[in-house]
Amino acid sequence: MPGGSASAACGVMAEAQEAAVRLLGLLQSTGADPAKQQLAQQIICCINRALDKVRDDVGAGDGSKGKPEQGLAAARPPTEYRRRARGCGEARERVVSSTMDDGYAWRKYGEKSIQHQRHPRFYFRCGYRNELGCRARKQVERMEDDPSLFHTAYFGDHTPACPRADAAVLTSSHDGSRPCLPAEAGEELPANMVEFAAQYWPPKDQLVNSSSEISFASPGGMESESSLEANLEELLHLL
DNA sequence: AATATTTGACCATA
DNA sequence: TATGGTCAAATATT
Repeated sequence: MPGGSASAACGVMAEAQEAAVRLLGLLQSTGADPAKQQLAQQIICCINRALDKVRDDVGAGDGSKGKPEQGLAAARPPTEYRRRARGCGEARERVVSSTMDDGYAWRKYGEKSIQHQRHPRFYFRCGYRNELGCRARKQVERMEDDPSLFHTAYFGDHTPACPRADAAVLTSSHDGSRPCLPAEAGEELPANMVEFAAQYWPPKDQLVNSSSEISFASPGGMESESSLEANLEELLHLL
């Protein structure tokens, strides 16, 4: 059955993707030739596309979930839904802030009114999901007691290559459409970025919270996602 | 024109 | 079945 080998391929490709992302991060942090950075980005992009294809095949492997189609006009094309499970992980970090803007380029993909809550919840994903395969998402809602404050829950990590939106003011991209990476890492990064960068560059930093924000780690365990990371690290040690 | 947001439908989970 | 997370067509914005 091709399904097994396909999912194995998924794992390998995910590894390749992480490695490529690391490479891009390194190239950027050392201020390497933009052409090289672009090349790394292209590699990431290709791996992502391949990953999507393979995941499609895995998902559609056995036509198990065939929805009972009916003659009604195409209310929706026969898209393969590979939506994530509801409990796809506790929020990695929760932040209360007076602004919804955390500097990253987010793209809103949904809004939902929540039971017993006056204000709707907004759903965002990283604006670089397609380009960099970044899986970071966040949910933002106004706080009940003080609607001028926003409660933001973060899911998944940004890629080291994910630029901050406000960095675009300093370094505009050549193709104009998108902001690009801040030239140096001198300025403060959001806490989640610091955490993530620490995974990639061994010297582990202490968590630094910005002044006006209250942040607290989620109570649940967060060790589940790190297995791939561990594999990669192990691999690097062997080389 | 391309690109981002709005919005109701769709779907998985409890 | 109710709830909430995501998709994607329609719409707005650039």
